[in-house]
Amino acid sequence: MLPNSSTPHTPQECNAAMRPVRDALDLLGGKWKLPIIVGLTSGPRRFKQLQREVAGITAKMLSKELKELEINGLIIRHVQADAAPVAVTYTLAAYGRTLYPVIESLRTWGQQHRRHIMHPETLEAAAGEWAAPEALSA
Amino acid sequence: MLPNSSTPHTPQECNAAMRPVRDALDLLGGKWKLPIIVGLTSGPRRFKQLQREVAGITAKMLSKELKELEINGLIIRHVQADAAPVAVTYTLAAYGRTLYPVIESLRTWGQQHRRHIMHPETLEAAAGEWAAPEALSA
DNA sequence: CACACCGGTATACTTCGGTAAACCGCTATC
DNA sequence: GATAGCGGTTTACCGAAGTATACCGGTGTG
Repeated sequence: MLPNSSTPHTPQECNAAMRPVRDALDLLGGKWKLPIIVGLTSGPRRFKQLQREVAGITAKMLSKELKELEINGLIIRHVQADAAPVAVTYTLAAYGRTLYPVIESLRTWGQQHRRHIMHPETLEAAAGEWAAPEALSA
Repeated sequence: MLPNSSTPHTPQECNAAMRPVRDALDLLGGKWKLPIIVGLTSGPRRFKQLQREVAGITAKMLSKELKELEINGLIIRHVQADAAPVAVTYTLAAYGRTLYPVIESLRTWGQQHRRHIMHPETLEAAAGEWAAPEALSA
């Protein structure tokens, strides 16, 4: 349940409650952030390796997204300058793994939504739950 | 924990696992979807009423977002054609309320992320968790 | 020598999300 | 008669997000 869902909200209160949600969405939003994170769940990856794994991402996007993820502490960039062709590896940080419950939550809902779209008969039981519209404070 | 996080992934498997996540993100992404849903948690609202409450949204965006939310069964649009100036009310569907855990999950992580940004000292303990990069399959 | 892999960057382009402002018919109010 | 509210639509525009393609210096492979 959402906190205070039964108490009156001011727009200000609503926005304050929304801010962390928007923070999270800004970090995770876009087409590629989550696929990259998931790609790193099974261990460190190198740039091209990751690009092959994420399937469809361009080098430019991968580079940009990795920078942002690193800035936010979700992944770690490790450079081996000694090796012959300088090797770069990206690792999911422990902090990045704190996202698992969030991803899991999104995934569960998304799966159930697919089922819901396929079988819309369960769409009933959604009307008449609130006071009749006439009772609205105009 | 993410399912199969220890078993090898093919890119195809990864994409299949990501699809529901992207579905959810497509529905919830953007600047306004969540604020609108939250605005409807405390009861039905009329168009202008909602526009005032969401704070900053233009009529066009509100109209567009409401359409999408309705198509996805998250909200219900109710028209009273009989009333003098045709009254329209939007109600959060029962299905829309199934999003609460997801929102809550995002909110919790977002809050903790704010704290994490403020006090980055906890950033340690993130390196050296995987095999040394040399162990990578090139 | 030519070629491919590495880790990206540069440039140019298109598409999308969102903004700003005007406008519509209708009604109620002063 | 003017003004304001309702529930939007229309048009025009902007910047961010994302795509496509070429290119860079380095190395190792045939």
